[in-house]
Amino acid sequence: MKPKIQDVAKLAGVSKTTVSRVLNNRGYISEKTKKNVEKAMDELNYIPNDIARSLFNKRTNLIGVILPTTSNPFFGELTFYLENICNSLGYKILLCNSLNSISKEEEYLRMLMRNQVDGIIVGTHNQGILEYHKQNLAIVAIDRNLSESIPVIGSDNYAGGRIATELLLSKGCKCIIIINGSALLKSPTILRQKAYEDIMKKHNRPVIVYEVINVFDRKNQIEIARKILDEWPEVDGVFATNDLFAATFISEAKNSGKNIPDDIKVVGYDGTETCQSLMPELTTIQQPIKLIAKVAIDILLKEIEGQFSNISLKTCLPVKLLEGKTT
Amino acid sequence: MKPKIQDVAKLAGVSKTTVSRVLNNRGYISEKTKKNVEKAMDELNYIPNDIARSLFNKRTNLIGVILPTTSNPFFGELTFYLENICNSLGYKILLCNSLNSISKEEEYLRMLMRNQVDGIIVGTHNQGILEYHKQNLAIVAIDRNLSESIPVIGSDNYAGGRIATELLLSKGCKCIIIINGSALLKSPTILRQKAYEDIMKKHNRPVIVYEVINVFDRKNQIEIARKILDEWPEVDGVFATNDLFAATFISEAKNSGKNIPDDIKVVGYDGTETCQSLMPELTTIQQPIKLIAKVAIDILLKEIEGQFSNISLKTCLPVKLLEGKTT
DNA sequence: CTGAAAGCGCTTACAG
DNA sequence: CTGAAAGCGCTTACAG
Repeated sequence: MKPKIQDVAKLAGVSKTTVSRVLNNRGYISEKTKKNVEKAMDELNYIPNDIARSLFNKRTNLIGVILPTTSNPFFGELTFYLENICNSLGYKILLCNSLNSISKEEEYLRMLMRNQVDGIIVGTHNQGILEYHKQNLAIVAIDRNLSESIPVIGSDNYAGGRIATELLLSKGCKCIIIINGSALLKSPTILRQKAYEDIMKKHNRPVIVYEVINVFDRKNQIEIARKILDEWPEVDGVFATNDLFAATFISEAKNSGKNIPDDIKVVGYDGTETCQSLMPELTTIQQPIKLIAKVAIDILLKEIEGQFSNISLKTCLPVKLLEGKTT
Repeated sequence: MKPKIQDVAKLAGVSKTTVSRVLNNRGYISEKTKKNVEKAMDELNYIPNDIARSLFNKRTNLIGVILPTTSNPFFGELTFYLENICNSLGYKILLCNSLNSISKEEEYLRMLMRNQVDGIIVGTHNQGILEYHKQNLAIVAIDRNLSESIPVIGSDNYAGGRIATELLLSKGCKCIIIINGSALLKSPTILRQKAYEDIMKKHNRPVIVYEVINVFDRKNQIEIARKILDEWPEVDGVFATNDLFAATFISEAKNSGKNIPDDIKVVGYDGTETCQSLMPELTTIQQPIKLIAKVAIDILLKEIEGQFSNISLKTCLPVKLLEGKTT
């Protein structure tokens, strides 16, 4: 059996209270007693049971992270930073990949609540979450508008869309198409499209929008790419709202004999490390992933500490153009 | 305050015991009482506290996952499958990104033990883990040999290395170089290199090995790629033991005026979904990531259930050649 | 400086 | 079919 605090107490010849004090470094304790207790802990290989501590403290130091899938490089990198920063602050991550399924998201939420997480970071469209937030649960959203009262952290989607569109225009593109994720998942990323539309209208160019319904399904991405190439032989510019869409489009365009960037110029979005390794030639709008993670955690911790006053409900971080060889 | 079982009991006019029985669907209960209790739960919006349950049950349904980083597409996808399969079986994932740091790994291990995880899935070289395994903790390793007694799940590294090397030879390459991760991290993936060496020797070709020390550092990857191009102008084949190494090498080779595959043929390793999207042209050895996750969890659950007899200590799953345009 | 007691929110023998 | 009591492994007032 695992040793418990009682075993340590007995071996050290003190009470549980004293052992607990040594463990938590709280209250007055003589050096000698402390040494004795520590020796007993070592001898028994004692590991405190955080479940028991959590039950008493009503604090688990557990943070739930709900996002579509760590398979996607943007979320894979975001997860890494979230976990690493949390870890450095003494928090642990309970990971949930919802794949944007509403029923899964609700199930995950219930699971997180049962596990008494101190807070939740959401990167999905979880509507059910509202209910919990009203019950005082600390929540932040990454690039998703969930409600008026839930802080959103994201990068400047409108600026990103503007920069991408203007770049294509400045390179002389006449027929620029945007490939976006499903509009059903309404999120601030729609601003990328809004910017595209505004700029195009300003320049009296046609607005042409294609949507990938199953965002994480490569087949669907390929389908859309082919559809565009088929329906718009004159296309000479593509703004893809994530790098995977861009890559798939480029690949299909090349297959159909197009030259990138001579025939068609393409800009992606996200600019993950993975994409920089696998496709360094892609021109893209880079999001500050690490910074997004950092700010999200800062705000979440404020909420956890009960500082609801001092919280900004909207944080918009800067994006950066990475110009490669596809424009 | 959150409602607890006592509140539900009071509202339903029964004892805590009865509420608990409804919650766990255990023991005999009249339909009427059950309905009453369920109504009370609904009314109070009662959510059971799994921390308290875990304390009593000595079972948390928590599984610790320690791996280098979800930023890497292989581990990002592996994490997704691990989490998703665990979730479908009622287990939750506590995520740890160690970045291969030994001190972090030890810290994470202690954290997982304090949190009373039911088992651990390791994808790192955690030596300290041995100690815990001896103490009866359920553990499986993904492609890492940690000890005689810890089951290893992985894909057929030797076959992968053989297939890659033979492919390059069959395409007429004379000077084939392998780019591998640091040998310091000794793992079964060294078999990829062993296969390369065996085949090359069999064909009386020189064995040329380059190592990326900081596996996840793109700068280091670039450095090695340049070094190879500089030191071996006659290189006409490269076997990179992961796709990011392959991609970086290809990019540097192109920068220095080489044509892929005419001048140099390149085979990668892993074949993640992300890589198939971002770099579909890459020839690579694909690992069955989902299957690895599934088998790892199967075995871990057996250990958790105490079935140590029936467990295979070594599982070697098949790899698959994805032939693209870089060979 | 140290300890006995109560309690965190559950569950499970045991008794009825 | 239902409930009172004990206990999971901790922590913290409170008393000394």
